[in-house]
Amino acid sequence: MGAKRRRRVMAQLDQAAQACVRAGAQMTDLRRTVLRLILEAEGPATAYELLDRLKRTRKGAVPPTVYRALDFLMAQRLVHKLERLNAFVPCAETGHQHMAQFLICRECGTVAEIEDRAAARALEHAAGREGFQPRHTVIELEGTCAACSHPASG
Amino acid sequence: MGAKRRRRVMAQLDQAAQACVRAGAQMTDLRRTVLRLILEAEGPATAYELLDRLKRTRKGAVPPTVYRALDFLMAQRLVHKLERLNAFVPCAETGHQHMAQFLICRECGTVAEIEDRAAARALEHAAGREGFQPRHTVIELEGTCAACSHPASG
DNA sequence: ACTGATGCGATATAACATAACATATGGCAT
DNA sequence: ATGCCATATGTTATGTTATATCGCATCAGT
Repeated sequence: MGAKRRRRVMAQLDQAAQACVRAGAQMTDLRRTVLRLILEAEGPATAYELLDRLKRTRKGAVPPTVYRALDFLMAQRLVHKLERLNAFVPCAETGHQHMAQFLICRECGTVAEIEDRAAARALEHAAGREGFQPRHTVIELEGTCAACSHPASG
Repeated sequence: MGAKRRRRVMAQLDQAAQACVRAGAQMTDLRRTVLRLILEAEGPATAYELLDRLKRTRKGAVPPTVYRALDFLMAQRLVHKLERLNAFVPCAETGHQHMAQFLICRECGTVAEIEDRAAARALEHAAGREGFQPRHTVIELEGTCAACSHPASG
C-alpha cells in the first residue's frame, strides 16, 4: 500500500503548510522535505538519519541544515522530540496544542503517542501548587508494548 | 552553613550505602565519590562536570569511569537523569520506588522533584489501557518557577 | 588453586548538537 | 531601481554527550 501511504503523507504535508500559513511561518522546501522524511520514516528518526536521507536530494546538507529545520518544525508543533531516544516523530495531533505522552517499547522500538487528559490535568495542578508555569512538558513511558507482552499469542 | 551541609551529605551517603547492602549491590569508593559529587552539586550536574571534579582526586578518570558509576547509581535509584538537560540529580525520595516528576526552571536553572500520585496513577491507567507495561517513566516540566514568576516581589 | 563474576583502567570512537560567520533571497520603503 | 532589512540557508569548525572494546585486578565460592 505504498501509494495510499504516499497520498496520506502528501495530505499531511499540505495540512502542515496550511498551519504554517495561519501561523505566519514559512514552510520552505527544506523544512517541507525534512518533515516529509519524518512522516515517511517507519519509526522515530534521529537527526543524523534524517541528514543521511536529506543528502540524497540536497548535496550540501550538514548537521545545522537538519537541526534548524527540526527546530522550526518543533516550534510549529509539527514534530516531537523523544528525549529518551534523541529522535524525532511526527506530531499525531497536529493543530491543537496538547501535552503529548509517549509509550516507547524497548523490545520492538515502536512509539505510540497518546493524550491522557487526566494525567495532563493532574500535572498541571501539581505544577500550579508549586507556583510553577510549565511551557514544555516531556512525558515518556519506556517499557513493553502490548504486542511484545503477548508474544506469539495471535 | 557548610558544616551542616557536609554532615547531611555524609548522612545521605551512609543511607545510600545501607540501601546498597540491602539490595546486594556494592557501593565502592568510586561510586560513593560520584554520588557525593552529585549530592554536593548546587544543581543538576552533567557527566563531564562530574568527570572534571572526579579527576581532582582520581587522576586517571575518563568518561567511562563516570558513566559506569552513574549507571550503577541510577540502577539503585539513588540518582535521576534529567533527559532535557543531560544532567544528573540525587533522588529526593531515596528508598521507595516512585514515579519522579521534575520541574525545571528555564530562568534560574533550579530543578524541583515532586511526586504527584494522581498524575502517576493516571499515566499508569492510560498505559494499561494500551496494554503497555512501563518500566521507566520520564516526566519533566520545563517552565518558570515561582521565584522567577514573581520577580523582585520579596 | 581454579573459576566465574564484577569492577575498573585505558584507548578509541561513535553519536548528538551548536557556534560563528558568510551568502542568498524576498519584501518593502524610498 | 535602489537600498535596506529580516529571514533562510550555506559553510566550516568545534563542542558535548555517550559507548565499544579489550585487558587486568580483585574477590567469593568451590
